Amino acid sequence: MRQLPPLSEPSFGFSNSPFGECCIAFSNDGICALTFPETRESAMYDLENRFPETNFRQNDEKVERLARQIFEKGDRPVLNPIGTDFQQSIWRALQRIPAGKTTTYAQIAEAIGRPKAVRAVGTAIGANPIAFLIPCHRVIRSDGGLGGFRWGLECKKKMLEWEKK
DNA sequence: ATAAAGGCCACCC
DNA sequence: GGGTGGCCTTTAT
Repeated sequence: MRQLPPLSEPSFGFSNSPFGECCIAFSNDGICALTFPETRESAMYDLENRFPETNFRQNDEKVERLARQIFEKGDRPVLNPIGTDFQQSIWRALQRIPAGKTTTYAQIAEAIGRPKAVRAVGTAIGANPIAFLIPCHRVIRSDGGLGGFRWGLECKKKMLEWEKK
């Protein structure tokens, strides 16, 4: 994965959220990861994997503050998702889905002008580094099925329920 | 370079 | 309901 400019002042931490404990990683350039891992170890392994060379300092206090802004106040902090052009275009498209609505993998493929790339769209959505804020949970299958979710289908369901009001 | 693996879809049975 | 073939990107050989 591409990560040319090194992150400045990289930090990470944990906090509760309406969907279980979350891990947020950020730098002066914005949030680069938001996950809902099974365990803290797996979250840190993920970070290590996505950002080798990067030394995140733990700062739970700041992350808890961030989480309150995101999940209670509904703020939208600056995002810094790192990925290929294809992935970026998809992640941008995801951010145009209004809360409380859903769309399908096929419609996203259509929206970015690559109607045949549905399969690849699914994989790119699965690679979304910033769950919830880049609302990949709002994408379901054309046949009405829920589709997949990196952090567990229960979590996806909860998010959709939560946004329904 | 190439293979294998995906959060899919349309189409068949 | 379940299985198949096609489609396209990424990652790991």
